[in-house]
Amino acid sequence: MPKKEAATKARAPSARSIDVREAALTLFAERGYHGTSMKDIAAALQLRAPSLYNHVSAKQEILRDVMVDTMNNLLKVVRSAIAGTDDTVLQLRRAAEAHVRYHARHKREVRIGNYEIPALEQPHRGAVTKLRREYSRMFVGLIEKGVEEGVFDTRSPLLAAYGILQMGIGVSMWYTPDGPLSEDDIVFQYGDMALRLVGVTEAEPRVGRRRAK
Amino acid sequence: MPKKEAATKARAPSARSIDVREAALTLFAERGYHGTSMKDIAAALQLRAPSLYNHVSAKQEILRDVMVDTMNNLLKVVRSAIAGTDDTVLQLRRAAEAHVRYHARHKREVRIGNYEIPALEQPHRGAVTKLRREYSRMFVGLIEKGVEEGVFDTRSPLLAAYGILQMGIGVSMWYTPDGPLSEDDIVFQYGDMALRLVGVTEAEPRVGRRRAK
DNA sequence: CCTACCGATCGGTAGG
DNA sequence: CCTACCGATCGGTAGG
Repeated sequence: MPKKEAATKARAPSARSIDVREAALTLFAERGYHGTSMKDIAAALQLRAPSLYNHVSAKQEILRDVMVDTMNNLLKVVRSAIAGTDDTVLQLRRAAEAHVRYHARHKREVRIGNYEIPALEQPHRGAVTKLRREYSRMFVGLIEKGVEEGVFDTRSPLLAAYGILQMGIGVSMWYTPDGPLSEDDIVFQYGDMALRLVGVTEAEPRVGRRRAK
Repeated sequence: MPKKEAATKARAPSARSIDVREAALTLFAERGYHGTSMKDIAAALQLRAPSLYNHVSAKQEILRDVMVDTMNNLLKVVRSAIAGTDDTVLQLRRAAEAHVRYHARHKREVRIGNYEIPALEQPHRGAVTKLRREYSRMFVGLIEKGVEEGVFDTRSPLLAAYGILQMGIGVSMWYTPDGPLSEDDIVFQYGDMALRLVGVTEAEPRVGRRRAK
């Protein structure tokens, strides 16, 4: 046990602990939380199940950390995307792009985040659900703003927001880096589709260099 | 055991068997297949777990039947929607409407269908996966046809199809009959959004009476 | 439809 | 990091 770091209360991501969480991430995403046993996780690391408890305190703790961290990260990247401009059309494009890019890059995490809510015990399930509401509210609010400004046209900002979010979630189900479509292709085209959903009629000037990594 | 019906090989949906499957449907949708025990299903019917085996042969069999039937039903309703007209724009609208309506009406079934693929054992998992590919191919093919005809405009029929399908799946996650939006509202607006995704610029004449039940 | 029971597996602990 | 082991629960069967 390294003495260097202050004992930040079970907050030493001890490299080996990261391995365990990494293996769990893959298995939870593939087979589901209840479909994965601690023995499965251990086997992936060529260990016996009891050894895992040197690095994590419980199976449920792994799930909780993944879900809470993932929602916080999503909120962060989308908030920062929106903060980057004050043009509402561009804000929605960038928010949608950030959303879908995160779902392409962190497939396992978001799959768990979307599928395993019932497997997350209280009180954390409530906390995560609250973060999720906050997240979708950002998109709804953005679209409502665009409608008020007259740059968006949609009967229901709520349905449009849900549509945009759900499309992005779908990417986590089929995207693979070796597929025919690159991450940037997908991200950009989903940005287009998001704008189409709210009635932005293309032909908008391609503002900024949005090809970035 | 009723003697009336020919022994159609485990095909007597004996009323009580329907109850069991109904209870399982609700629980699998809420907690997931692995998160639901036979004891849970029995308790919902005020029975003991072993009694269930008079009506179903195994837990896995319930899952298999739900998933196979659901995919076949989806294929059927969308095929029939497409067969109803030969105008490609209208075909896509009606296919999208049928898709989303099914997802609103059969929330539990489609949630299981989308979430529990890994819990379905072979060979049925392969069969269901094949049906799913067939299903999405219908949408992709429809959009490709529209692009060739010049009535749709999209860079990637595949992404557009995935977007449309995924939006509809999302409905099964939040729709409730007592919500502010009626099933018909949602269905019609998703039809609009589907057409927007493929670049149909509104203002299309409202062909046929699409308010039907 | 039940009770009684099966072997297997679960998450987790003890103790080194 | 391991072996040995815990009580609880799993899906399912026997037998009535």
